[in-house]
Amino acid sequence: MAIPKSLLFSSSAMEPGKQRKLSQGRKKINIERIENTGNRQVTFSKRRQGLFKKAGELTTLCGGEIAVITFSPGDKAYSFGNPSVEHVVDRLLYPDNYTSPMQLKVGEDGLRRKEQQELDEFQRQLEAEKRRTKRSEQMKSGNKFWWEMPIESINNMGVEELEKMHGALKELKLNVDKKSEEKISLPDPTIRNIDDRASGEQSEI
Amino acid sequence: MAIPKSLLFSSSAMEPGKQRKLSQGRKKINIERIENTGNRQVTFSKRRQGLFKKAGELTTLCGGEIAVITFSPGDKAYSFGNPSVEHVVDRLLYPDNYTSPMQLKVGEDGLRRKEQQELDEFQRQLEAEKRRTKRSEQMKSGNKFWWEMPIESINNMGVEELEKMHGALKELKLNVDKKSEEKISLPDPTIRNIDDRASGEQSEI
DNA sequence: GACTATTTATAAGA
DNA sequence: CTCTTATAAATAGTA
Repeated sequence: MAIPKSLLFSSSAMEPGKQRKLSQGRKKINIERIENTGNRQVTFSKRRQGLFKKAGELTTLCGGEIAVITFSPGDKAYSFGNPSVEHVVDRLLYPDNYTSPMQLKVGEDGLRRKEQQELDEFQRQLEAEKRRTKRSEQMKSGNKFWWEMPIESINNMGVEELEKMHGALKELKLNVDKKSEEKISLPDPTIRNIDDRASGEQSEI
Repeated sequence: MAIPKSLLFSSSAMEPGKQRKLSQGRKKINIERIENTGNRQVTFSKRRQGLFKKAGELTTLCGGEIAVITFSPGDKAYSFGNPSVEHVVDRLLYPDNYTSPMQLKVGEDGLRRKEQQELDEFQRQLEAEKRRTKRSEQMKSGNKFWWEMPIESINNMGVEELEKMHGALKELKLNVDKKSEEKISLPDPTIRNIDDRASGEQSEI
């Protein structure tokens, strides 16, 4: 694999007097945590760039879609996506949206398809993840929006309030779908077309 | 960069009689779509493996977290994650869960922080994505669960039904959080700890 | 899956 | 960050 050192001295045939060997070149490193902080961050930057480049090459060469999401050692988010991170994550979360309707029928035995079960499993994990890391309760001071109200308070709402809530929900296009999962969209769900940029860096290291 | 060919004949010092140069070795390729289908799939496999390996090395060397999600030219999903795809996607979707509460205060001017706005933007895009690819309406035959009901029908529910819905919501721990976004969990949200496997291949090409 | 010549990525240093 | 250099690692084409 490595070229024997004895063969590499051809460079010594360069003009004499010039200092050669300005660096020792790349050294082999073991794949284990880099303890030096500066070095670790430099390596993260370089390798993240390389990784994103490879990800882009993969889709250019082969088609398909890809999303790479990473949090640096300094906890900053970086992402790369083709056609976009949103698209790929959406496809992972809601595969039915990207599956032929013909394939979606529930079997006569009432059992759901394997893919559906896998989706459920993924979402269960996301739920578990969220529950495990929840710090939601103690974080916010006052409720500013109706969707921040605890469920209990819905019970106390009058018909008029419920009407308003209904209207808001409708406006927000809330519609829990067949996948047992849905999100509540934002108050001003400005639709923005996903542009064709392939990568978005969200911050520095 | 390349070692001059003249230096590489050391291998010819091997046992004579053995045929050398069994292949011409790697050729340079342009980064453009590979038209040959078989070749394209082989390249996808090789490069996906390489990419996942690099992703793993990045976290091992530098710490941090990563998720790589890709759909092959044959539309099969592959993913790699450390500590897990779910964790990283969750963190992207709900950064507040991973942010120190101290940092979460809304400024006195009422403006939300940059990070919050970026989150909103990401979720808007996810929403747009979902709307754009919606095939939900025509896909399902009969509504089997209450959460599949159109919003309109909530208006027609009696108090008793609303009570039931409330209880169900509560049981499901539905609690729209301060990020203007939430999910409705599954009927049987079995909590499964995320194991320490770093990659999961979900299917073949 | 394996091989190997070659290209590409990158660790260290300036 | 950027640039260079020497070297390690990935991989295109092949059998």
